[in-house]
Amino acid sequence: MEKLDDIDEQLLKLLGENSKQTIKELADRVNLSHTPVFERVKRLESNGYIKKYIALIDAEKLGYGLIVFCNIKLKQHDKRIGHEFVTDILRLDEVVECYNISGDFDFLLKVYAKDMKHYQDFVFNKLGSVTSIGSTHSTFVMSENKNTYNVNF
Amino acid sequence: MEKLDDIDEQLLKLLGENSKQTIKELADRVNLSHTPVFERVKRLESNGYIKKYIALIDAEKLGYGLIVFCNIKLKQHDKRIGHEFVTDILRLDEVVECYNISGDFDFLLKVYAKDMKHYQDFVFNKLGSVTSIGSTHSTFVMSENKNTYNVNF
DNA sequence: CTTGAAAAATGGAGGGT
DNA sequence: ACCCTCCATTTTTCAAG
Repeated sequence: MEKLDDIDEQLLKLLGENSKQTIKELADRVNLSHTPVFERVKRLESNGYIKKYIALIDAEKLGYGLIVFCNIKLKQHDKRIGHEFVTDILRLDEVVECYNISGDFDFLLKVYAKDMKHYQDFVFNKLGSVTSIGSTHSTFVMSENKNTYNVNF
Repeated sequence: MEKLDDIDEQLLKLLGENSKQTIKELADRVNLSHTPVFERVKRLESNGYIKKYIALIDAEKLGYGLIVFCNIKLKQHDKRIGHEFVTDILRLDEVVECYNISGDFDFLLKVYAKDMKHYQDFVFNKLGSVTSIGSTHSTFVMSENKNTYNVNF
């Protein structure tokens, strides 16, 4: 896999900010004609630099006004329990992100809930029935000050 | 602002997963013709349910193999210091997300770094020159198990 | 809502420097 | 690897049922 040049990086940045720009618009921004830009974008897609294109949905408008980071400690630390935990977690709609982390806890979840009642129900009923969990610690988000959704390279 | 019906929600889910589907493809999936689907999508865009369309870039392929959650405690807790902190943080490319949180710490940052050396340099030189910071605590991501990028409603 | 159609814009492929 | 041209597809709008 060849390295990216400056133009490729510019295209990734532009598409990472707004993927609805046309090939022609991108071409104008990087001072090329549309053909090479088209080919470069296709190459960035097929080489996996661009993973996919998505719409960003406003969670608050859908009633999901609460973001919580939920730290999880497992009961035991063998591979089977860890795998079991991840499998169970992937099923939960409230969990939008899940990381295996260093430190006092084993996993960090980012959870979207409608309100505190919903979150309480999530912890007691959904996390409560994931048997691999030892303990949890919740950190509530009061405001989101930045989210770029992509690496800033 | 009128409420969304089931079709609107389906469209948001579909576009939140893959925004490259054509209006015709979306229409087939929700069992409608292209005209109402086109109008619904436009309405979801102009009403802000769809915030924007982006390409998801593979950070690892660009050399950013390290994700760190960095907890920050401010020196003082007045409004001016908080605002000063956020302003400084917004400038840092390594910071992809920033949240004002409850608990022992004041802010949680999600940071992308190329490697540990890069992260060390980020903490010492970049965070080190943000004078509003009192203390930091880093949690390193060992693996990302889930990331939906959008609320699962 | 559906079908159908049509104009304008874009995507995508060809040949040439 | 770039540019330009051309055709196919898609977007976007509209009319009629």
